[in-house]
Amino acid sequence: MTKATATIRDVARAAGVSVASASRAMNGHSNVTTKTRERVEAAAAALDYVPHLGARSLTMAKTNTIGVVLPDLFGEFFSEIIRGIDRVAHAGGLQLLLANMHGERAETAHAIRAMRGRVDGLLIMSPDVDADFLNANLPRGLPAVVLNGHITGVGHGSLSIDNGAGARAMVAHLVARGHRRIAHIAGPSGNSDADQRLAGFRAAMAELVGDTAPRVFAGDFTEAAGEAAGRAIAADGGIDAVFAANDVMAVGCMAALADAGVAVPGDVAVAGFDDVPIARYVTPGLTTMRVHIADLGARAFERLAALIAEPGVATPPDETLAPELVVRGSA
Amino acid sequence: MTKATATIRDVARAAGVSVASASRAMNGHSNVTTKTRERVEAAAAALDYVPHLGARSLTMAKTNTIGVVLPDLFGEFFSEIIRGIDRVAHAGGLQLLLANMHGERAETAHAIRAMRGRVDGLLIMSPDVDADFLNANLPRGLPAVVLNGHITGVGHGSLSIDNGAGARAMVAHLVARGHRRIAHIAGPSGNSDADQRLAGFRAAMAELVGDTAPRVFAGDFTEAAGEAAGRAIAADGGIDAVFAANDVMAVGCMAALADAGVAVPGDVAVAGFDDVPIARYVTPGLTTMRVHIADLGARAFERLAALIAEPGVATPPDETLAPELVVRGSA
DNA sequence: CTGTTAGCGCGTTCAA
DNA sequence: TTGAACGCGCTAACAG
Repeated sequence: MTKATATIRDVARAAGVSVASASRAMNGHSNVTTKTRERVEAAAAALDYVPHLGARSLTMAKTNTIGVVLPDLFGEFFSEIIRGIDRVAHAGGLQLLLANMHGERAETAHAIRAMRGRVDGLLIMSPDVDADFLNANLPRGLPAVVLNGHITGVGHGSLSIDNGAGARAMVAHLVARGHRRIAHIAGPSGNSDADQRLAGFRAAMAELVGDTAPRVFAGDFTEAAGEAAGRAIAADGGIDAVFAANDVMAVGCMAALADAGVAVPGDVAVAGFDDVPIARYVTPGLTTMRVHIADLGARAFERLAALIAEPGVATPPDETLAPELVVRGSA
Repeated sequence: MTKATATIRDVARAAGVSVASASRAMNGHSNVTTKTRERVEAAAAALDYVPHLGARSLTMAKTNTIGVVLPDLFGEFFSEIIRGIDRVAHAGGLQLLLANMHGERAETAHAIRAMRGRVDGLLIMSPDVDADFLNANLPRGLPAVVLNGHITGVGHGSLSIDNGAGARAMVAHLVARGHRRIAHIAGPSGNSDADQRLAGFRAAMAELVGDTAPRVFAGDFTEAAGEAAGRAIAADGGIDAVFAANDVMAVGCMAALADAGVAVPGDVAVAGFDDVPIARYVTPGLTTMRVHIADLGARAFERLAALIAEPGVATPPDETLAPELVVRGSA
């Protein structure tokens, strides 16, 4: 029979002091005799004592954990944003409780509620989340920061990528290179990044090229979608540049173009969005809009930490991160 | 002043029943009058009650959460393994508490101890972890499954990729294609996957080619490392095939080769390991050993769940997942 | 079927 | 400086 982990009471008993003294000694309070502290520490070491953080959280009404609710992201975007959040959280000694969503609205609501009592705040990225949804499902008083969404109210904040400006900058770049017959490969409808990039593309095409009905291929942010669009573009022949809503689709598109014997950027220029690490290693290097994904996560965490530290503060204005044009060989 | 979230006592009071009845009603116990249940549910809805899971965990001595300790992984390997774990955990209604390590041994120990009282079991992937380390730092009685490590003892299990067989299969493939002057780009020393792939490569080269001192480039699993090796290989001129310890380095290497005007696979064949999603979209498609990363995570979770459900069971033998050769255009 | 009591493991008043 | 008592929010055992 394996002996269960010792509790603070076992430590106190072994040290011959009260649990209160044991607690004080182990938490480094000053009002403890050196002798008492030593006895407690010796007892703790002997018993291999490990504090029960769940219990501690209950008494202190603080969990030192933040909940992260993300959609079912694929590939490097997911790992990069987690890395960014973790980098800052780790420095502050906070843990991350993760919830991956698979798109169901009710499921997201459930996940948010299920975090009550386990986290000090929430970082949420989900197309389902708007102000009403949050008010209906967020446990009262729990701070939350929404990524790529707009939210107001005390204890809430939001942060997003300036997708419109990014799309416009990319179209301007393609136009400057002499392209006019520019198509777009869209991301999944309903995803706010995807929708904003598409809208930005259309607006820029209308303004800079005078094309009010540019060609748009449906996509879902996966390589396969990019590949399908690439095949269609190769067959079409009338398009001289493609702007994909993310890098992953741009890469899939380039692969299909290469298969079809279409030269990039000679016959068709290809551009993406995000600047995932792989973008610079494909051949030719992918021209894209750089989003500092990890920084987005880190910055969101910082906003949340501020909300937790200073509850009841009024919502600061939305923060927007501007993406940056990175020109490589593909466009 | 924002009103804090209601507790079960508030619900009980509003419904005019005891907390015990409220608890029973909300948890769907059978011994409750329909009328009582309705009153409780109405009160809960009116007060917007959300249960405090931290408190519930304390009483039930069950957290419905598992801790995931991972090294500082980059790119798709990280997201894939989390996806695999989450897929199964989510189905079982479990949450994931994440800890990213940055390589310090003491830090890993701290992270493991910090999970006490917050999780029902641990999934650990770290080069620092061996049997002694785990015995010294794992809270007594906490089940744990180690990925890519070997562990024994009651309540522990391990799971790993058969890197040796994978490396051998790849060398055999390259040899069958007529290559003899084969180099390896190694992963970070100390990483068990990297070390095993390197050892497997050396053993296979000795056996199949009779080369007991094949060329090995140091690397760290990043694109940059692959790129550096690729430049060296282009300059060298005496190598006709490269086997990189992971796909990311293989892609970096291909980019450098292309820059230097070296044809792939004409002048130098390139192969990787992992089969990350991007592998099939680079040009030419990357020949690699497919590791079902998400399945590895999912399977590890299942092992852990079994350990949690049936504590005190003897350690089953290590499980090993065999990678599979995927031939594309690069080798 | 329901209410009362006890306790999960811990930090923290409040006296002594 | 120390210890006893209380409470965090919840569920389980035990009477009624």
